[in-house]
Amino acid sequence: MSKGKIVSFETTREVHDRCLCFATQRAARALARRFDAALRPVGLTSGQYSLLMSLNRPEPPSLGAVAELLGMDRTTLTANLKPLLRNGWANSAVDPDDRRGRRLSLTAKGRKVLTAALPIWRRTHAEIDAALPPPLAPRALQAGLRALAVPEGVAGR
Amino acid sequence: MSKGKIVSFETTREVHDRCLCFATQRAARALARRFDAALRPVGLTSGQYSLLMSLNRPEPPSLGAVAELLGMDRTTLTANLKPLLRNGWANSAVDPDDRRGRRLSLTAKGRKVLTAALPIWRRTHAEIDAALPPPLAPRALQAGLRALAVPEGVAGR
DNA sequence: ATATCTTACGTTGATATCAACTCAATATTC
DNA sequence: GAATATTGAGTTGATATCAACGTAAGATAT
Repeated sequence: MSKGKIVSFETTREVHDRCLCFATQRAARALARRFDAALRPVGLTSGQYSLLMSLNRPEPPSLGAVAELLGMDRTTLTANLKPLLRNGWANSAVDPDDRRGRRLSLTAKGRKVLTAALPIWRRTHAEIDAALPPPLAPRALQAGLRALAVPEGVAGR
Repeated sequence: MSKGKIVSFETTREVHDRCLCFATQRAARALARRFDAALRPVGLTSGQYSLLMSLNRPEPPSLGAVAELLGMDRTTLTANLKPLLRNGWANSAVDPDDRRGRRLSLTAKGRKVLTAALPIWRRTHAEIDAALPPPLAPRALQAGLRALAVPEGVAGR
């Protein structure tokens, strides 16, 4: 009771009402739980689904490129890749043109899992879209989340 | 090449453009990184800040109540609490009225850390708010995220 | 009062997340 | 061509996340 004032309960309410970081974390947890449950029948988590989906492209991407797309640390991606490689869904091969790098690709088995998961994603996501209150268009939310995901906060840089 | 069709690259683009789960996870990671960096001087992570803040209330809440408020699993909260208890920022005491339960409270030290963190939160959050493109009002985003965080998806059970 | 049920937590095991550090291959500079 | 810088990944250590399982206290039924 010497230096600074104590944070009031009013302030606590303000933080919980306004903090986009907190709101985003909470929504992220809820959505992950929901998709985890929906995708369980095909043996995927929500994160694994997103990761596998981002490997489904004409040219096998590098690890760094995928990490940037997903907005996650490279080392996190390395860790997340392990279960996919272990299950034989994805492949990681040294890039012959630049032996520092690796090229990530889906295996036939991975494509099969992804094919099985797609209708589940469509159904679950349609439910979520449909249940959003009218003024909260899914596309607007998408745009907002995209803005929040910009590296240096939001301002760009 | 017998059973199902292969997921096309077009579909992959559709998923990445529309998936609110993916967009929310990515935004959550970006915001957590940003607040983690901003709060580092006071020794808090973004999650620890939110948790400490939610303990700042007149009546010491139970563990379950806090978990529900934060939208996280009870066992996750137990884990997240450990560093706070270890640092002497929070206290967990058996509820005398119901010895199954526990009451979580801030210590004087915890209040002090929270007081130091508050102006950092205000500054960082103001930056984020200010940088959101005009049509994406922070309050609208808040509402959207709140809707997404409803347990049973969005529809409310 | 005893047996059963429910509630509030904790523990364990698997995965996710990132900062800090290290290593190896390529690129640049001199 | 040797020294330095840059780039692409992996490793380690700390925390976060949740499902599955376990435990103890309170509530209910018989």
